[in-house]
Amino acid sequence: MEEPTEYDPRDYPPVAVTVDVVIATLRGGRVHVLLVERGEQPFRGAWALPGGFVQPDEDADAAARRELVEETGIGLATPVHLEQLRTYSAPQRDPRMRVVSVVYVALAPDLPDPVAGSDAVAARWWAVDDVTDGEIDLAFDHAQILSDAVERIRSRLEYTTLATSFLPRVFTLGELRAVYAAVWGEALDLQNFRRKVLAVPGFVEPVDEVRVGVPGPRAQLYRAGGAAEIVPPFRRPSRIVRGEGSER
Amino acid sequence: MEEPTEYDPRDYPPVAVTVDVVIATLRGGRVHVLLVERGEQPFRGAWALPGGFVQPDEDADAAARRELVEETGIGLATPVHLEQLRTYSAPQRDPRMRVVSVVYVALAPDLPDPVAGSDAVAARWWAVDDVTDGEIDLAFDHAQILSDAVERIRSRLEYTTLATSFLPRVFTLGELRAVYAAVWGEALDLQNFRRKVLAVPGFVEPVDEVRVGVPGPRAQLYRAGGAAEIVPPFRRPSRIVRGEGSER
DNA sequence: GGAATAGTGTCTGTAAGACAATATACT
DNA sequence: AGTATATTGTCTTACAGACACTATTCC
Repeated sequence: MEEPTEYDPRDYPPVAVTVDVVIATLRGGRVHVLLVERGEQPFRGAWALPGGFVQPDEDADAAARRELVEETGIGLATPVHLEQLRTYSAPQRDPRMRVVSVVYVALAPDLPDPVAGSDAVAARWWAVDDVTDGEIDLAFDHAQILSDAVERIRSRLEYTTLATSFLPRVFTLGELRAVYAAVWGEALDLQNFRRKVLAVPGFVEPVDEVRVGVPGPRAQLYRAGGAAEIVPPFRRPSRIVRGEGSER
Repeated sequence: MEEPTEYDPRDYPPVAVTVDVVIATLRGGRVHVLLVERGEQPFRGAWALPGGFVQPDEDADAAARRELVEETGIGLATPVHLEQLRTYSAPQRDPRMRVVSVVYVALAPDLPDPVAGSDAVAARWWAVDDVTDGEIDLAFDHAQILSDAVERIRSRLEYTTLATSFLPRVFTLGELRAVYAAVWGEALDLQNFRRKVLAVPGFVEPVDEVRVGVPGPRAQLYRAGGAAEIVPPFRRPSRIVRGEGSER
């Protein structure tokens, strides 16, 4: 049995692999993402997604989870949805050297304001529509990444029950509906939303509590159920373009 | 304005970035993928997905397209759907060194038998269910990758018009239905399938030809339309598990 | 003739969209 | 009182699933 040969470093192109994480949460009814202000060149003063090198002993998932914990200060036990978005690899995306970045999307309940890391001047939550409206400058190809991430989140809410990831452990159906309104930018019909959510087995499960302290009747509280998928999926109102001419 | 500083190679962990491509096609009503037999350690004699290093002047998309062309011999102009699946980065997935692989999925019409490359003993099409039934050994983590790729293809046929990517330029609705049957492992109702496909604007467009040479009436031929998405999506019969108890 | 496929058609139940009405609790 | 929200309910239309039938061409 031959031993696997070691690679000579000259055999493969020099490259660094990083992870970047789009950490999304809901604050005041709007989708926010965590951005850090760059303190060094290139793109000094611009805002960037939190990220860093993938270390030798971890895979990209672990690196992303580590960045998430470092930047937000949440405990490792906090259940935050984290999924790979895609990998960005344009040769000149970082002017310093070849950097391939594996990008993740995290969905979290409302989180406290972040503490600035050592390598960043500042870190704060930005409303995504403020960012995409060009209110701030994003470093590298992070504008494209953020755009892809938002589209991923929007589509995830169609096919999966991940809207609950934006909410605390228990929530009302009105709060769940508000998640959809925030992410899709349009409110779904109140009654139809209730009917649809309750018709999906395992989307939500009632708990023995009610919401108090807000106007209106005591709202039944729910927690996330075991189901991951919504079949058939929800329809995004803004997507009801449908080509108009369904010529028959 | 400061110049971007160069990185010292000792600042970032040594890693190689490769692409692997799951090239899928339909042969004899079954989904096939292209695999190459490894001629060297590790995994000598096992089968692997075609792949290679991402070169300094190309991004991962270009590298995947290059591998696709090299392995299949198709022209660069041939319209083959190619999309990124995800990135695999377990630290020990390649025993020789740290290798992060960006994996792509390609969907192609029936292609000729491949020519063995210089680095591979042999290359051939394998039916995916033969592979997943453990009929052959797959190198590295390619069994997991193949499984993920097949799931991606199955779900793509629900939400997108990519089934046409498995067919030549013109095709009949019966052939399109056969694509769904091959990928999903179950045939859809003939009449309902016709109705649904024709109801989606831009899924297929009739051309001024008919299919001859097969039993049955002259079948109208179609070509792929401009639409990319199917809204509302098709439902996979095998997914109609739906939790049974939709308690009301 | 037999087999396979294309094309047209019908019936029915369910789900989605639109909208109404009422009750409750905060300010 | 006014306002905001929760909850139950109705009506109508569209679509999905199931199934029937005929016609055409190859073997």
